[in-house]
Amino acid sequence: MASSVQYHTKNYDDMLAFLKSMPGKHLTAQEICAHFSKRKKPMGMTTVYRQLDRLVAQGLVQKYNLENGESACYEFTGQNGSSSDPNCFHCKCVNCGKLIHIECEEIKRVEKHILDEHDFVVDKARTVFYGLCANCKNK
Amino acid sequence: MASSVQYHTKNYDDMLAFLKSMPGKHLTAQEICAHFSKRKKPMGMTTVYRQLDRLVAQGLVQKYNLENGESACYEFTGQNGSSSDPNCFHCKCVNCGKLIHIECEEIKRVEKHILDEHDFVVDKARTVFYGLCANCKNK
DNA sequence: TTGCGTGCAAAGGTTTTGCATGGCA
DNA sequence: TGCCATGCAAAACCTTTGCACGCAA
Repeated sequence: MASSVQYHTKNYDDMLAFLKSMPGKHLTAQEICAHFSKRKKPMGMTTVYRQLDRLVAQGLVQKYNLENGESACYEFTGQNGSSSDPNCFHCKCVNCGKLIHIECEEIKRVEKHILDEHDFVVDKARTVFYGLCANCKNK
Repeated sequence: MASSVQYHTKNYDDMLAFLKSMPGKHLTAQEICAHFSKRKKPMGMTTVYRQLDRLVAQGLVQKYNLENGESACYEFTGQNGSSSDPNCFHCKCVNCGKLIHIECEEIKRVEKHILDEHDFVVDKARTVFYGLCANCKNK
């Protein structure tokens, strides 16, 4: 399915380069579009979405669905998808929006537990813990 | 803020009773609206959303934001908010959309671990593990 | 030349808001 | 009687799709 040839375009390069230059940042389609609107030749919203879909399909970019009604966020995650950061989960502060990467044995064990006991394969790249960060919980 | 008096209405009672009668079920605003359209006097979409907002604010109902573009889901969780289901997390299959409740000690420990070691308070109600369910992972 | 990439406009869907009316207290 | 609740329509938003034109190979 979808075996059509993909052309190599300037938009593709620029999009990938931009996302790569913002490691750990979660960008909305709008923010990305705004960035490119400062270029000589802006990138249309439609193209932004289509490029992002492609990058997600290729495993180079991760899509996060945050609060409903808000727009989805995109982040460059690596050359080869999930294998680049095998034990990394994310925590997002619902108050300030801060995103924290966590990587430790405990998390690894939970993943194994959910698989063994609940028969469910967790996709770490898609999973985000929501809550309050150190700063915000003390308010 | 929002200190206005709340009236006690039939819609409020019916909505709460309906959600209570579906424990563990995740219902969209549309499904709820459809249910009440079979009543003598249907409940408008606007009212459904407003009642749900109220119930969420009161802590009786939990709102889940799943995939973007899909509608949010609502679930009755208890008289006193999160304390009724203290160790419950959710797993959503990204393939078939199935939502699984998991509740066990292991999860409880992770929550504590993230708090102790990473200084982050996890909001279980907002957090969803994405991955593949038993059926879909064997394809 | 072929067929994917692009952009505009329009459609699709969910959720919110404005406003006049109805119902609780 | 006062004020919140309701419902209809319309708006606001994010995202997708149709279609004609542009551009890579």
